[in-house]
Amino acid sequence: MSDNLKLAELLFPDITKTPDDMEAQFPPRNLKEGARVTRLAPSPTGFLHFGNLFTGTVAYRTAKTTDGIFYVRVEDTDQKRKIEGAIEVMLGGLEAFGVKADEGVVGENVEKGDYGPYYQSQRKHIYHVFAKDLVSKDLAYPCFCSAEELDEIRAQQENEPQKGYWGKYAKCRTLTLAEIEENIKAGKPWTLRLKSPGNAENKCYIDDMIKGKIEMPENVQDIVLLKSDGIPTYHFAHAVDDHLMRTTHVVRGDEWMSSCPVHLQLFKCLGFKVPKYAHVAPIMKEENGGKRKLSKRKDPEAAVIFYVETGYPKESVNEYIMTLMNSNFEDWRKTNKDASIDAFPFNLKKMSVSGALFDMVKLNDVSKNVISLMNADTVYKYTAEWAKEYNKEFYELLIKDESYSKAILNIDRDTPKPRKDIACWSEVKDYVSYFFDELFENSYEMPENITAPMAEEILKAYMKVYGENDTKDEWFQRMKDLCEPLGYTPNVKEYKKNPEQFKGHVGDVSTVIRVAVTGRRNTPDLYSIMSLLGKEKVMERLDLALKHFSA
RNA sequence: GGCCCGGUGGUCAAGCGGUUAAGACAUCGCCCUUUCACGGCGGGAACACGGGUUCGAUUCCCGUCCGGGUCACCA
Repeated sequence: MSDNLKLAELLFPDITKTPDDMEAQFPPRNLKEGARVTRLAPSPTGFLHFGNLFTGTVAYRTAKTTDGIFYVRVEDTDQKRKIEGAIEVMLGGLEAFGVKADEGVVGENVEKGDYGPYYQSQRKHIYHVFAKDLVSKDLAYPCFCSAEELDEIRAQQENEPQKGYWGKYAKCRTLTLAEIEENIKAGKPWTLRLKSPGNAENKCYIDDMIKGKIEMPENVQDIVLLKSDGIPTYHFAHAVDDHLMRTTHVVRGDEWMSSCPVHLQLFKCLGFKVPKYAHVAPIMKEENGGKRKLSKRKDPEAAVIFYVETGYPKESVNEYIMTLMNSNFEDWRKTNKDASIDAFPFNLKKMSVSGALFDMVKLNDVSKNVISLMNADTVYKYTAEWAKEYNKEFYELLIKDESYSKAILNIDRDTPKPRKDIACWSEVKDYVSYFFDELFENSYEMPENITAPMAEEILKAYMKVYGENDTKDEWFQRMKDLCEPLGYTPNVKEYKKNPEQFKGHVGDVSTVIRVAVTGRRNTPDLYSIMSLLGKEKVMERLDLALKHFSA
């Protein structure tokens, strides 16, 4: 038996399976031509970053547009980071915005699919099969260096452009079998390192789906494959998992770009076919003129839960993400107003190479459009669902009289040019507040050109003529009829021509009524509002206003 | 510092050798209008800089500057 084989047995005595067994156990998938298999591989930190959602959406769309498979694999190889309940939080956030796994981890400790387990912490034996194989092929070796020794090496390398564990710095690379046996017998902890066959003089090439063709020096680092607890590092797990799970397209953040040479080499050493890569740029945030990544600590919008709590519809967030993913999405949307987002021909190659600034204003605009297209029933349903969770008091008010609430939400909605003033459900309360006595407040703030006596005069006159069963035309006619006797003109154009001849125009008259009834200067159609409120409430508010202005 | 990547209006971005340098958001003006919103029309506003290559560069090459990423027994 060669030394390599002996070493492999020494290091992994319990491993009897071979890479071929693994290949047989996880055969290539039987999918139609061109179907892409993608994945999202979050660490279970319990915090779902907007970037995760973004990258996840890219992976998800990539699979969906090709009738492929999208799966979730949990990268829980760092035991220090593990947090209870994290999976539920992350999966929940993903699903809330339409990223649903076909396969893999689909719930806390719930897995689906034939390529599992999908928790990396449960795949130790699989990694060890390949680790053993690498050792037997003289492509990996145990390293007994302690953290202190590693620090020492780093200290020596101050003027060395190529840092790290490589070449002459890789002390354990040249250990003899006897020395290794001795160390193991002495119970020294070890990591397994790659015996990198690379040469920094050589180039390696990556053809990234998003970034394009890139050239980098070959990897020379003897990177750690297995940590001293036997759990793989990201690099090793990535190679083994994505190969065995038959991932065709690795979609991940572009912070991984620089480790591509390592990954390419690893795939080669393991005899795996290299998958396609798509490195997506991070979403940025503006900060005093500069850009930085959306920060978990500083930016509330970095957390996906923020959108749930604020009440952005799933559709809005999806649409916004789409505009960031493929800039032709908005054009497509314009001509396909009612089409499902699934019908959009998403294209990885149209992704932006550099990170886009997160734009809340744009999100709001997108969301207003989305919501404006919903009917009142839908808006009601979503608002109620949101309020039930995040604003109980408002929820009670909203459901007290469902048809009343729906009627409110239907004002100016069921028209060819619907209003666009709701961007998220948490805004609805304020939008409808004056319809509920419990929320109604009035500070009677009039435009500057309307004095209290003027308001008083208009209110008095209006109260005499208000008709509760008027049609809209009749209602407005009354408003106009009020004008002339009081020195206003019903004709806005006329007023503009000779402003000095009038106290104001019909707009001013209706503003007085509007403020009295709603407490606001700007509202949707006043007639609709007053009809919904009903005579009793209207008169009550007019009366209150009159008292205010005559005081 | 080494290695990568990027730099088109305030933002997202098309264009990739010859364009009046699209479009969207934001902003401003006008029109519509009982307010606001919607809608319509219009305005301001950009190829980081310096060298090449070329008849011609936003587009290609080099350099500078500026941003970003990465150099762990983290992912």
